[in-house]
Parts: sequence; structure tokens; C-alpha cells
Amino acid sequence: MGTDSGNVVEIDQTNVRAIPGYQAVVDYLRREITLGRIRPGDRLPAERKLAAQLGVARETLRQALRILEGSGQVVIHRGAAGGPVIQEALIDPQMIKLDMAGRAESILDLAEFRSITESAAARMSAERRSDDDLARMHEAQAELLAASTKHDSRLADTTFHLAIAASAGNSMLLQSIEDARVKMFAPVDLMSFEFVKDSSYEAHEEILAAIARHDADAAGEAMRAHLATTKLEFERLIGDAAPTA
Amino acid sequence: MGTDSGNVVEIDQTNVRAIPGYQAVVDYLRREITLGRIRPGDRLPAERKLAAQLGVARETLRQALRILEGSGQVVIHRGAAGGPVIQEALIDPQMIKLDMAGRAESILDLAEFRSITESAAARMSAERRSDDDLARMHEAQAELLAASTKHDSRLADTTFHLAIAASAGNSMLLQSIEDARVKMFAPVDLMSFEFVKDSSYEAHEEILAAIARHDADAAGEAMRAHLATTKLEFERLIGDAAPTA
DNA sequence: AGCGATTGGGCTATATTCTGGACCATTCCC
DNA sequence: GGGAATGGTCCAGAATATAGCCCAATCGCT
Repeated sequence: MGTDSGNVVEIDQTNVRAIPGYQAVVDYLRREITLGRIRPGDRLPAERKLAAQLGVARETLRQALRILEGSGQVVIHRGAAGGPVIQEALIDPQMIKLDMAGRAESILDLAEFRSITESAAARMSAERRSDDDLARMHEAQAELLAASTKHDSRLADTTFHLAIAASAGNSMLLQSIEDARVKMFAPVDLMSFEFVKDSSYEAHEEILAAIARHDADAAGEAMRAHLATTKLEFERLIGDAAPTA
Repeated sequence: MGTDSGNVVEIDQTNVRAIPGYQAVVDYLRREITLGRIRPGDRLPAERKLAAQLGVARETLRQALRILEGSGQVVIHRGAAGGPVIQEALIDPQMIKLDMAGRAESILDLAEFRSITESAAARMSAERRSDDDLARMHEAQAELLAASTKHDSRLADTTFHLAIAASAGNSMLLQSIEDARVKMFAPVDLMSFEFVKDSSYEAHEEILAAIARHDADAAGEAMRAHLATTKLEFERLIGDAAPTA
């Protein structure tokens, strides 16, 4: 036990990545879009103002906007009433399925992680939620019911889950739940998400009822069951794309 | 419902941060030190080699090393058998307590988050652990028992918890548990952690026994109880530092 | 003692990124 | 038509990153 010092250390490069400012801006805006806090049709503040709000130079922001323009997520109009407007990005569904098949293991980890964190959040929400929190969840459910497009459905689904996560009252937990959702849905974004509206509404109703009556056990269990269904849907999609693997 | 488009979006600057390469290197090395994967006395590879392993230029690495030198965490020797050597950084305990009092809410969130993620990891470990995993946990326990300094105790504690997290077999969960641990202990690092050895060994024994016999319920519950104790210790420390608040 | 190898220290030149500012071109609204 | 708001463009300087080169210090071996 005397000479266990002086070891030469092993290095893992994976965690060392410089992030240029324009990339940080792109990441932030894409995250907000995926989480539905910025929606197609929304207008971003004017470049000079937005740059100031983000704390970067205008040219840096413009580099980020050019990238988002290139991916079709933003269109920029000139003139007095102009500015950057968020678009509904369209991606080839087959591309998405192949991408998902390529990171199947990561996606299943993600699904499991969501089950852990979001069922805990549902339990905590049942204990701590305010009436305002509950109202936000009801509103998201109404949006889901009224949703006429796949995109609107996914957005309402996100809003519902994030409302629960936020009402759990733990900022670290909320951040993790957002992260997992971004990692799971960001590449997917728009594709065949009919199942969200078809099957999720009733599952949400059950979760909501448990949270409303402060029943932590039932809320956690209902959330777990709901996410297990979601996981199955993802597995089916991955299987569809890569039957040869 | 027709004109809910065209909203000008609100911006939250907090998530937009460029990370220069040298800062990414500093963050990585400090994380490895906090998690005990790099220990005081260890020697890092020579600058040219380390820079290549990290995928950065030598000058960039040297900037990072100068920062770590400034914080007393690294000393650099020249000559044939030279190189950067990790040091045991010494911080004023009173400074630490004040820092912790300043972010008390964040620390309690962190403690709660650890309870959620690590008890889930303990459950999963009980179901999936290999015999190798179990051996690593036993080894960490032996290190804890043999530890003669506060620093060694904390290191053995970290090794035990990370061994469980890793054996749960979910990379996303492992990453979250590491993150939470870094955020909780990084500023603290070295201070009065006698309690770790005093009270943790027996708690670890209970967790370990449950994992060994594949008892998921008992493992999860034992971990939850253990982390509840840890949370109380932190609350006591915070209270000591800021009795006026 | 001396030599050679290894290592950090220092420097230059170049490229990329970021900033702050200025000025022009376009578009909208009155 | 005119004023105001907005994007488009360009510039000069700072900070950061890279690749390469040589010098200085140290160690270990002969």
C-alpha cells in the first residue's frame, strides 16, 4: 500500500469539447424548439436585441441563425416588420428511423432514464403541486385533445410532461428530464407521432387524476406505465427501420 | 385560437455559454479529480502526449495546466522524470461552509436528486450486477475500512457509489449520478468528512448485502436511507455556517 | 563527469472565432 | 413620400487554437 502513488493516469477524450459561441446559440434555440417553448410561427426578437439578450455579438448570433436557416428551422425576413421566424422543419422519416436504429441502445437507456426521473417527478408533484401547477397540466391536456396535427400533439405532450416535472419543485430534476426529452426527441422532432394522441391522452388523464388527489404512489406508477408504453413504441420504430440487424 | 402565432419569444440567457478549449480541459481534469479517478500523487502524461490524447494543441493544454497550477491542484516538474503531478488542494473550511450556505437550496435539490437516481441505480444493480461488479463494491468497502485520511475516505465512498451506478448498466443514469456527485462535492472536496467513514461503512454494508442477494427493493430502500443521512449531514454543515439566516 | 533522452518553457506564424462599431439596403407603416 | 425598424455587409482588433521549432532543465546511464 506504500507505492500506489505516482500512477500515470488514463485519459478519456470524450468529455473534452470546446463549444464555440455560435454553436451554443444553435444548441439553445434548438432545445427551446424541441421543448416547445419556441413554436413554429413564433418570431424571435430582432438580431441586435436578441444578441444582447443572449450575451453574444451580433455577428455570432448571425452565424447561428445561418445554421438554423440552413436546416430549415428559421426563415429571416428583412424590413421594418421583419426578423427571424421559426419554421416547422421537415425531415425525411426514413432518415430518422435509420438514425434511431444507429443509436438504439442509447435510446433504450434514455427511455429507462425517463421512467426513473419522471415517475419520481410525478410522485413529488402529487405531494407538492399547487393549484396553478394543476391548471397548467389540465391546459396541456386540453391542447392535446384539440391538437389537429402531429406536431401539435407532440408539443402538447411535451408541455404536459414538463408541467409535471416543473411542479416537482426540484431544479436539478427538471433539468435532467428536459435533457432526456431533448436527446430522445430532438432528432425525431416531426414524424409519425399519431400514437401520442391516440394512446397518451388516457394515460395522462390517469396521471393527472392521481396528482390531483395527492396520491403519490398512483401518480408514480401511472407515469411508469405510460413511459413503458412509449418505450415500446420506440422499440417498434427501431425494429421497423433495422430488421436486418 | 387563430392568432396564437407570431408571438415574440422570451429569451433565457443562462443556457448559452461558449466553452473555450482550455476551459473544457480544466473542467474535465477537475471532474476526474473530484470523482477520484485521478488522485493526488498521480502523474499526468507528458504535455505533448497528454495534449494528443485530449485532442487539443499543446499550448491549449498548457493554458489549462496553468489554471490548475494557480488553484494549487497541479505542480509541474521539468526534466526527464518530470511532468504534471496532481496535488491535494487545500481550501479554508470556513470558505467552503459559506459557499455551501450560499447555495443551500441547490444542495438540497442535489441531495434529493441523488436519492432518486442512486436508489434506482441500486435497484437495477441488484437485478443486473455481475460478480465482477460485486467484487468492485467489496473492494471499495475494504478501501473505506482501511482509509487513514479524510481524503481517502471520501475517495472510497465515491468509488463505492460509482461502482453501483456503473453496474446498473445505464450510461445516461451513470452520467447523471456522476454529475450530481461532482456538483455536490467539487467545491467541498476536502473538509471534515469524518462522518463518511463513521456512519457510511455500515450503510454501505447493508446496500451491498441487498445487491449481493439480488434484493432490489431492499437495495433501493437502503440507498435511500443512506442518502437521507448524508442529506442531514449537509444540512447540519449549512446550518453551522449560516446560523444568522 | 559527461552524454543522451525526456520533459517543460518559450516563441513565431497562421487560422478561427468573437467583439464592437459603422454604414448600406430593404421593408413596413403612417 | 418619409421615417423607423430591420437585416446585410464590412472592418479592425482581441481572444483563442494550432503546428512547429528551438532552448533549458533534469534524470539516468555509462
